[in-house]
Amino acid sequence: MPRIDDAHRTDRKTVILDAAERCFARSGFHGASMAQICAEAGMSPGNLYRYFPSKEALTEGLIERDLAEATASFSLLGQVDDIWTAFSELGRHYLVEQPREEVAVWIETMAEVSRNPQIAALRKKTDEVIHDCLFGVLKTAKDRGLAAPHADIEAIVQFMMTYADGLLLRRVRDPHFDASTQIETMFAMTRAMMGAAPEASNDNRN
Amino acid sequence: MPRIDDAHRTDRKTVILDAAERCFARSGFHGASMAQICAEAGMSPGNLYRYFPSKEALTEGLIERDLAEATASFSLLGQVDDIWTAFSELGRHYLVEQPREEVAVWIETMAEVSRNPQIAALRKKTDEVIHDCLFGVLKTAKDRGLAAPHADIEAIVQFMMTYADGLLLRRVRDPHFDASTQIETMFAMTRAMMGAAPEASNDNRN
DNA sequence: GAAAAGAGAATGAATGTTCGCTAGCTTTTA
DNA sequence: TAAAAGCTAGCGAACATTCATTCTCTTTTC
Repeated sequence: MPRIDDAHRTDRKTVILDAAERCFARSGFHGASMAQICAEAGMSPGNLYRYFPSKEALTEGLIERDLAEATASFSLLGQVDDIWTAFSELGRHYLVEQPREEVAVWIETMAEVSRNPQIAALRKKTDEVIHDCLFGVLKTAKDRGLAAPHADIEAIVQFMMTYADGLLLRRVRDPHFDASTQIETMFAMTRAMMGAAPEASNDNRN
Repeated sequence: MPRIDDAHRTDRKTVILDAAERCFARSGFHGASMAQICAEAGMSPGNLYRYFPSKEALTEGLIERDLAEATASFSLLGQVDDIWTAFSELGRHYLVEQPREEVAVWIETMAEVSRNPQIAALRKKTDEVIHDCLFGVLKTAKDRGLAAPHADIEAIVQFMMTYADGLLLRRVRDPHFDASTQIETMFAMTRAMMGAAPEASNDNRN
């Protein structure tokens, strides 16, 4: 009896999801056809359907993978000493270095949120994960005296998330958009809202 | 010879565009079918095609209409005395009162920008119009002494446009999202960047 | 040799678009 | 001033194509 090879199955799923991501980035969730995805994955339709039962399952699988990645990345925030360095790295990863393809799929997801409840739920979960991680780390910083007592952590998190969304959107729209400097503006504002020292931390009167 | 009734033709086009907007908001550019749009417009396919030669022409027509509306709205900024009141009204109009349908189509447009050059060009034009209007009015304000000499107008415009994008995106994602208060945050930051009076406009010596 | 992995043609529904047609005008003609 | 002719607005069935999905079959693996 041939054993069920879970590792192999996971590998094949990864191949399919990667192919789907490229196709969705190129043509959108509705525009990309299963035939294209099969070709990109080097696989017949009949075989692909053994791994994902429908096109919708494929898109959900892709979004779930992004959710898992985001959860992993942002969870690291809790185990870090210097939050500004950590923020900077996260920002660079998601807003500058993340390939255009993934950003395109992200926007596609945003559009789909309005009409697909399943995807809306997944996206909500991602937002909550990010929110809670940011809130946690900023709250801890405030409790340690790294922020002014009047600093409104919730408002700061809202600002960061909203502005980051805007940056991603502008990046896709304008190929010449310089996300790097915009990120610095974003963090400068965040620090200002925290009421901490604007550049170096030379003003922490706890 | 029967006169060509331009007014009637424009009316019908409006009916079609309104119907298309509802369908696109509901199902996306690719998800909505011409049959649905025809039904929504109360019109047969054969007749609809007399006004728009293809589905793509329909989507472009819709985006062009939005461009015209934005141009009209933002051009008014130049003829106004109190820019903060004008900003506040514009923000309320576009970020709070604008119906969900139009915001949904806007996101759909953002997704389409990545793959359709025609739409990308239209969207770029809209961005330029908004940028130039904002830049113009802020530059004028600065020249009148309403902003600190070191205020970086270009950076302020970039901030406003990016943050507004983020706000729209969050509004679609979260039905309970309170855009009103977020707009105030946005303008407070803008005023801070201008280095002008923080709340009321008690310093207009023109 | 049995189960899993894979291939690829077949299927039926749905798509964007076109075509032939009619109804109701307005202009021309007799 | 009627009838004829010509135009635009509109209809809805029909078209070729494309789509997601399934079926049947072969190959590989243990």
